Amino acid sequence: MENLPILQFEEKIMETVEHNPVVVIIGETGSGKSTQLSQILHRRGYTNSGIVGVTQPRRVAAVSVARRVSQELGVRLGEEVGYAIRFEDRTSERTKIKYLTDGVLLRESLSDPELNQYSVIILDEAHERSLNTDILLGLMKRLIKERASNLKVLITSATLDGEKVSKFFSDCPILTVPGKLYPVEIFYSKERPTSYLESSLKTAIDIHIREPEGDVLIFMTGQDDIEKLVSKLEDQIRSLEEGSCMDAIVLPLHGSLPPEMQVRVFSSPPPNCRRFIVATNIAETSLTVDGVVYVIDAGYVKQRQYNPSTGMYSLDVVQISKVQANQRAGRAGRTRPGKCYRLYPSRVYQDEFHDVTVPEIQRSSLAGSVLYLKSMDLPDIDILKFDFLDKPSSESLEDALKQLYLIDAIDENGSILSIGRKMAELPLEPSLSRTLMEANEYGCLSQALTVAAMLSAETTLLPGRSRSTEKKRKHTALELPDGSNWGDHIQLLQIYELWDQADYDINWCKDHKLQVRGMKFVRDVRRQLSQIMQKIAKESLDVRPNDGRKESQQDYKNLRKALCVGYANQLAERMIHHNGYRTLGFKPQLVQVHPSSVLKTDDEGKLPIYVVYHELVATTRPYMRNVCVEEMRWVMPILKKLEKLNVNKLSGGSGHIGEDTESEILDLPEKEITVTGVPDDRESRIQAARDRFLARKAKK
DNA sequence: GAGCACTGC
Repeated sequence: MENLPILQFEEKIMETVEHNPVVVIIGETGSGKSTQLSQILHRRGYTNSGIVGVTQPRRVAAVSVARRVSQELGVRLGEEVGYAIRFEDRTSERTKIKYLTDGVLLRESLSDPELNQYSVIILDEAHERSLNTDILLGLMKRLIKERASNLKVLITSATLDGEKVSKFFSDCPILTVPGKLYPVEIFYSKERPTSYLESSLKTAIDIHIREPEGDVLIFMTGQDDIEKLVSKLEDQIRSLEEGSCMDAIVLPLHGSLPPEMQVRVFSSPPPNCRRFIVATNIAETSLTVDGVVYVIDAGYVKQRQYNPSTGMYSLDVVQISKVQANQRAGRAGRTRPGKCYRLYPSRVYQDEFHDVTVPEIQRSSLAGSVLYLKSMDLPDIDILKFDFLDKPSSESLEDALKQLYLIDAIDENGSILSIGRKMAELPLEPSLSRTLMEANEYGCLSQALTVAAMLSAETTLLPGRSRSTEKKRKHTALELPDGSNWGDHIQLLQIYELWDQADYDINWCKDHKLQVRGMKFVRDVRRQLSQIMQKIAKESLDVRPNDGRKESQQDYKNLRKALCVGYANQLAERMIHHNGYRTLGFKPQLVQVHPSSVLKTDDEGKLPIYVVYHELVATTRPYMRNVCVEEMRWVMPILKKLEKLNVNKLSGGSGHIGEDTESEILDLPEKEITVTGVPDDRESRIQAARDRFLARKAKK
């Protein structure tokens, strides 16, 4: 600890902090900034007037750094030094240094917008530009003005974008603290390879034959490529002449690997054996593998992006940024000088790579963030003018406003409504928060809580999809409930209730091939949501899961109705002649029900006329993932509302005031559907759909 | 009848 570079800069740092409200600190890996900055400020008396809060983008980082600092100060974790992450608050009244995830700080600022308990806020790893960090940066800029005399903000960043952050904070000073990385020699390819997989393979074998001992870290974009490369590497290593080079083992490393497989990279290798670690981006920041001396970087990453004009998510392979390329290279220099092989020419790196990664705020749906900011009641409520370090597109902000309007979180002028205020308190996407609000009215809150919690964990519920587990999964899918033909939301509800009836037995999860970790997470989320709902309602609500009685069709009906209101912005109508759907929003999209859905066609081979969907994903085709069957009479008021939508008004612009200014939502009786002002084709199609709907009903 | 980079409240 004595020789951490940052300690030599203590005087300089303190002097700068003393005279400036905001300071940017560029600290490379190994500088000790995460553990030492807070201690320096503590030593210099900054904890006398409040807490020093340090945000981290990841939970594990918040916990492990807090633990380290408490050890260095010789205090018990949770007393002078503590941490706060979701589901776990280990702080006390005595806490002076508090590590927390950026999401937790954001939640805290909802109840205390001035963050008065803090004397210093350090936004650590700000260069990662998580959605939450970006919002915090904007909020800090405002806070500094309001609390100029008694709040200090420190922002740590990577070399390449320190200037930008400084400019954002009125040219605040930048301090650079060197890291403790060893030099890494960079090699470029002459050309871009036609196959990055083959090229990685060849480079890896070259290293194995020519270079001295040291592990090799290879970056791939996803599980499929990792599995292919692992098996090819194993084949080639086996075919090398006996005794021509040292032994080697090949280890895959990615997020959907079960934890016990992930930790294999942390156990030390057998002597005289080289390890090849074939990893996704997880090895870029989240996990640090010791012993790596060689890095192979093909320059690609898989990134999820949101298209605000279609409302659709896609997962694309994109070129990494210079910051990412350097982060990857740095992985070779942690224990001794290393080498990084870039499978692209230096010219491509210089001219084509972006300096920094596109921040998350520019590739996500912003409905939740906009609602959050609206609920903070900032004096200038025009959300389109909020001061972001990197502004999201106006299209994206308008999309968010439109969504919030359709689910009654804001009115037609863009002002937050009381229901929206309550929604902002829930750590959920606005659609699900709205569903909970509505479900509480219909007496099915308990079921809605379960569905919301299940959807929050959905991706972690099922184990990886490697070929060996594939068949088993199909097999057990038969044993899981089927949603009673109301769709995936109802199935998720039924799954959780069965687990509840099994007394949360982990063997039940295993028998049904559900990830224990995922199901436990659902239980935690559900508990948290229940508590928040009780707090909002200021009374005790019935939130117990169904205790084994058979759920009636009426229960499902109420829940589906609540989902219809909550997902008013995610509604689709079936085509007349086939089972394709058309989304009902501003720009209609042609989509299909995802093949993994439990929803089945009826006797005539048709799917239901109206569904709501949890998510639109563009893979081989545009799909709706997780759908729920809705009824026409619930959908009609939403269509009415869609007609009145005026984005100009929502965003506080000077748009025309619509002729139809009533904001009342008409609850139309089933037999008297009058649709006015819709284009003719829409009207006749709705008419046709309605006839079919009534005919089906009559048949029953 | 298709396919899941990584986080987080």
